[in-house]
Formats: sequence, structure tokens, C-alpha cells
Amino acid sequence: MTVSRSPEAKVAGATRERILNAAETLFVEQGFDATSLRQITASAGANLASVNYHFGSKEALVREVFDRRLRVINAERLAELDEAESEAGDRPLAPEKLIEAFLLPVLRMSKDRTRGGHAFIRLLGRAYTEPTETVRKLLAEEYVEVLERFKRALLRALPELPEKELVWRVHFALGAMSYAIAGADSVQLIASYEVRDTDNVDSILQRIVPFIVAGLSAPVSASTPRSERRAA
Amino acid sequence: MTVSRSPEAKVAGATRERILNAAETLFVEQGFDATSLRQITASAGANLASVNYHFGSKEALVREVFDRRLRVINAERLAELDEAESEAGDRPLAPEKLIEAFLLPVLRMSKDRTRGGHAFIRLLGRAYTEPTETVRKLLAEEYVEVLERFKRALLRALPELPEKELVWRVHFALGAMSYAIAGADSVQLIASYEVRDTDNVDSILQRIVPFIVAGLSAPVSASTPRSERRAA
DNA sequence: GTCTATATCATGATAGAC
DNA sequence: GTCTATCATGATATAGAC
Repeated sequence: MTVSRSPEAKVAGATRERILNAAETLFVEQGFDATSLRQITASAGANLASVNYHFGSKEALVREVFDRRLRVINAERLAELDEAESEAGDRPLAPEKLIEAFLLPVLRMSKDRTRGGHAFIRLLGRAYTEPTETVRKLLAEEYVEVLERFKRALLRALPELPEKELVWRVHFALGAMSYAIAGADSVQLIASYEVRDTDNVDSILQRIVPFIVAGLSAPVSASTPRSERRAA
Repeated sequence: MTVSRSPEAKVAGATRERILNAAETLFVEQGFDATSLRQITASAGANLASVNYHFGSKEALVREVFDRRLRVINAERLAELDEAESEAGDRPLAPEKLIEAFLLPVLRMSKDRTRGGHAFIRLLGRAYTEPTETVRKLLAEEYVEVLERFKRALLRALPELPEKELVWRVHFALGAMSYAIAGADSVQLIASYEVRDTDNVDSILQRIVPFIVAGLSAPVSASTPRSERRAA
């Protein structure tokens, strides 16, 4: 791919990226269906036809909006996990370390306004509950490796937890995380006063890690149905 | 309003309900934007114009789809809370009791297929992260009273927790709950084997309550930034 | 690669007969 | 209250000049 990089190719790449950036922002604000190709291209300073030229269809554009960021995030997640595991040697990792390894890349992207991606983070939380099959499938494919690795690490970190129980708790944890990140706005729903430290992603990490670790480490016995519960 | 209930009025009521039921189901499967009035009326066996006759607009229909169920759920939530509080007398409630009071009405509706509403529950989880302002606003209005009451009860149940911290944790908990209920499907994302006890809502309740209680009760000190952390 | 112009289609909403 | 017919709009996608 080092051959014949014409000046036009550079411009083309730039257009492609401007479209992706514009789409990302508009998708966050309005959702996928409510965002038209006209809006996207207008906002990107590109031509209406350019989306179909560069991506083939609106659906393919959506896929690429997710792919572009998730590739980075998930690679960094695995890297964080590798590092933490090699640090720990043979011992199982502390659950805190695991949660941090999973969340740090997201929060890093959320902070770094120069590389972009700040907006994307809010999309990510919504993607799980999307009705559109396209998005859910894409996400499943992109996450399968990462979640397997983290699941295995969690099983080692919490050896007393049955796997089935763990799977559910990871699911709950993903929900908590996605609300934490995507819906920071809606905290106002329950806050009677101003909360506005939304932008301070560090504070979110500090708050959610203990919440999730405690949830994952909760005693299993408590989940026994009330009727079957025995005195301790 | 007891005057002149003609036979037509009964039919009209039935049509109205059929439209609401059809819309509810289709919204779950496809989302609001992707669902057309034509689909809804066809599925309801009603005329295309009937939506605008009965509701005035598509947006108003969306509002009513939510209102109809949330009125019931939130009234039951308050009733559950009242009952638990009067049982406890002067003592603060156990956090478990609070979480159960909040979740039971939802799970009850999810189970009861005769009264309908099974589909709605999946909508509910998605509503928080909806980009559309209409839905988010509606939800905020409908929830403000319930969340205030539960917040006050939680402050009593967890007196050592600063209010600001509590607000965030409730937010996380809402995320965990909405994933638990709305996205039971996506558990398969991380499960290598079959999980399919989705329909058994009791088992979800048994699993999520300890998770949330543990998260809410987590020590606050742990959320101090690493740099500021002091030895215990 | 980019642009204009356009084909094709589906949408929400409404007017007006019954 | 229900129906048919239709309007106006905006959507995605493409053809073809530059």
C-alpha cells in the first residue's frame, strides 16, 4: 500500500475522516435513524454522494463509526490486562485491577479531545440496548475476545464465585458502566442539586470501580430465594 | 364523564388499546424511529388515520405507550415502599427491602403475560439512553417523585454515605437494573454456554439485588484517588 | 474523488366522504 | 369513529458529467 499515493488520496482520506467524525457526533445527539446522510455530509463539508462512495451505504458507515474506535479501545484493554497480569506474576489479579484495565481505555479516550472520540463514548453505552441488529451484532463480534479474556481473569480473581453467577454479574457491571459513561447527563434526574462534574472522568472511575468490585464480590448465599434461605 | 357512553365509544377504546399494544411490541423490536405508523396500524388491525385521530401524532403515541405502563409501575413502587416503611416502623429500612420495592413491580409486570406489558419492560431499559429528548423528558417527569422518595429512604438506610456519592451509585444501580431486565438477551454475549433462564424473572431478582446492595454499601474510602489514599 | 441532478420510495399528516 | 385518497416532505441511493 505504499505505492502511488497521489495528492487526491490524501484529500480523500481527510474527507472520509471528516464524515466519520461528523457522523459520530450526530449519532450521539440524535441516534442513527434520526440522522440523515444529508445532515452528516453537510456537517462534514462533504458531498451527499460521498458517503456512498466511501462506505457503500449508511449501514456500512455506522459499522465503521464503531469499528474505528472499538479497535483502539479493545486493543488497549488487552494491553492493560497483559501488563497487569505480568505484574502480578502467578497470583490472581485484584478485581480492582481488572475493572480498571477494562475502563481506563474508555476514560482515556473520553478525556483526550485531540484524538477525538470524546463523543463516541456516549454512543458506546447506548449500543448494547440498540434495537437494530446491525449494531448489536457488530458489538458482539468486536467484544467476544476481550470479554472472554476478562471473564477468565475474573474467574481467577473471584474463585468462590460460580461461573454462571459471574456471567450475570459481569452483565450487571456492564450496565452500570455504560450508564456511568453514556448517561452522565441523566444523573440530574435524581440529583436535586447540581452535579456537573461530568467532564471529570477521573471522578467517575473513582466512584464506579468500588461499586462494581463490591457488586462482583457480593456473597452468593444472599441470592438464594427467600424461601430457601437458611440461618447462618 | 359518565354521560352518553355510546356503543361506538367501547369500540374506540378497544382500537386505542390495540394500537398501544401493537406500538409497544414494535417499538421494542425496532425502536421508535424505525417503526412506522403504517406498521403499527396494520399490526393493530386499524386504519392508518386512526393513530392521528386517537393520539394526535406519533410523538403523542410514544408518550402514551410509556405513560400507560409507568403509571402502574410507579404507583406500585410507592405502595411497596409505603408497606415496607410501615412494617419497619421507626427503624431505617434494610437496603435489600428498598431495592426489592423498586424492582418488584417491574418484574411482576414482566411475568404477567395476561395483563400485557411483558414487552414494555425491555423498552424501559432503553429509554434512559434514548437520544430523543421527548422520551428522556417524559421519563424524568414520570420518575421524579419515585426517585425522590427512594433516595430519601436510601439516605436513611445508608447513613454513612454522602448524598453526592449516593446519587452516583443510584445512577450506576439503575444502569445495572436496566441491563438486567432489558438486555437479558445480551448475556449470551459473554456466556460461552447457554444461559436461557431469561424468562425466570425471579432468578434475575435474586441475582441483582445482592449485586446492587453490595455496590451501594461499598466503602467510600476506596473511591479516594490513589494518590490521596491513606493507610487504614 | 467530487459534484449535480435525479430516481425511487416511504414517511407522517390531513381532508373529506361515510 | 372509521375509511380512502392524497399531499408534502425527506429519505437512501445512483447515474453520469467533470
